[in-house]
Amino acid sequence: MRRYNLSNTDFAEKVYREVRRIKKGQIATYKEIALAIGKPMSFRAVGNALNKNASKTVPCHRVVKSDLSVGGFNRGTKEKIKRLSSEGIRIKNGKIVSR
DNA sequence: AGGGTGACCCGCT
DNA sequence: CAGCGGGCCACCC
Repeated sequence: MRRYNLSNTDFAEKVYREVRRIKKGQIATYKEIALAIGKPMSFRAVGNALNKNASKTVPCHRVVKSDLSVGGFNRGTKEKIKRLSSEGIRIKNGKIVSR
């Protein structure tokens, strides 16, 4: 399957804008982002935007699932966990222990 | 215009 | 408590 650039779309822009707001050591869920951009039911597409783009100007590693499990990551789940750990976020068995 | 994909979510079994 | 199924959305061919 091919990856496409969604970074040019208005939707993705909104998503990135919100994700950039997340401060170091903090996390947000896909659903929260969707809600923040005014589309509570677009959590699916939110994950898409992050996956397709994976910009480094956006801390996509701070975005996790609603149940606080790590979720996916383009560069590998391990990397995601590493980064989160580096920011002081504790992860237990693939799940976020504390915000 | 229709079908297929994906870093998801929720409820029911 | 874990697993399955159905339902959302945006985007590409």
